[in-house]
Amino acid sequence: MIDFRVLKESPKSRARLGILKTPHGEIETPALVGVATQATVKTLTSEEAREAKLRLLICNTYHLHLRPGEKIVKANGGLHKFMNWHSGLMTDSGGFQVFSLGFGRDFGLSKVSKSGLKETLEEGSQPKSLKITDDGVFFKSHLDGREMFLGPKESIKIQEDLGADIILAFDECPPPIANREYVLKSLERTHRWAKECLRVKKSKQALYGIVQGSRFKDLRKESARFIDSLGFDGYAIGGEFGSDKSSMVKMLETVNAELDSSKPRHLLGIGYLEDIPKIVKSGVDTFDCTAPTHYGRRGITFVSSGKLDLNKAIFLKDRKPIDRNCGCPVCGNYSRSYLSHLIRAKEISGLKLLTVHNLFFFNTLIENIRKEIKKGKF
RNA sequence: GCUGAGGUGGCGGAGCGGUCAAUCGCAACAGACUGUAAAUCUGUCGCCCUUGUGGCUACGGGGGUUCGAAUCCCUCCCUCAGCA
Repeated sequence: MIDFRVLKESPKSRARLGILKTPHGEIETPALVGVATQATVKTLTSEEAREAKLRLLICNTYHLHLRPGEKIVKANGGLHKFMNWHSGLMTDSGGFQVFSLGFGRDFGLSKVSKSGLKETLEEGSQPKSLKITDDGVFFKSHLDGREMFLGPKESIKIQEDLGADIILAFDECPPPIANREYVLKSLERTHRWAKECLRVKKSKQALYGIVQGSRFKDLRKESARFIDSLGFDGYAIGGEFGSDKSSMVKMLETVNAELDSSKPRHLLGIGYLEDIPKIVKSGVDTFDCTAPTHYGRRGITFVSSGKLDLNKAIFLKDRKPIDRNCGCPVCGNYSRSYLSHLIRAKEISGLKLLTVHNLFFFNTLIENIRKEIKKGKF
């Protein structure tokens, strides 16, 4: 089980400072959750993930079920032992893959709305390589094409075998091009599945319910109320919120206002550097995002003034650290010049070094936000 | 000096009479990436402009054959390999 304490609520916003106690240590919130889909933060060892100030990771049910399979993980004593990660762990339910391997793949979409997208996807539409039913989803494995069924029961069972501290209800992440009817139907399913997840869970793991509703305020509100009424240990907020950032923040405030303030709230898959202050101010406690790791592997690194693309030849002549004010081991020891060389030469150590810096940089920003909340200034 | 093989855009390398400003790869440049099918993907990449079924200059140099040449012929220059 987990225990969540709100230590301080901001007088200036909905931001809150908290402590999330898990059987594997305490996490100060607000916190970034490191994405470790395949039981690793890509390019890092678990020790390095800790050095990058991560205290909570999220692994993935769909991916780990296909490879290596939850039985292997269980035989290794569960995910914590398997990956030698002795801090907090969550597992995502596979609900995101309903989108990313379904309509996301079909239309080349990201889950976040882009302006200009049309709501063309109607209720009843099915993606090419999976089939969404009222009981769950038939996937075609992206690895070998074999059929695999994941529903609330299956997802929870797998997540129990994986053994993370926090597990998530199985949901459907609706695509940003879905029309209102599609979202409505999808939401009904997600809600039904939420109840089913609670019903079938036998373990003592904390289970978060997932709020959906896409960019429709009334549906988001309804979803938050419904999920709140079921008695989950915490909440996750999924899907997208409309094409501009201000609508995202308003939506998050709307949702958070409906949720039990004594329970933790996790925002799924959102967390660009510039988003972080806003989402914290909306009352989110934890959030995960692939940006720091993903961008790092592309040679893009974060600094106070924005981003640097170390693929660009200009950085070969730049002997400064990535960020002068960063206290990470990479900035302490390596120049932009060297890192740019590694990235351009496609040396794998470059990917690791940028991943470490990016995560450390994000986490330092959040650490500072926590200090500000503590001082009542945020 | 002889014999053989070659000289194509920043580089490597296709093309071997029209559909060629020239396949492709690399490099370069630009863009994308938010619960990770991702050490990935997309675009530009001779010069000019009013950006177009637009103009110009181009496949080592020069000359020729042809309606038409990167592609055929002559000649010169250069590179590589082998032999003197």
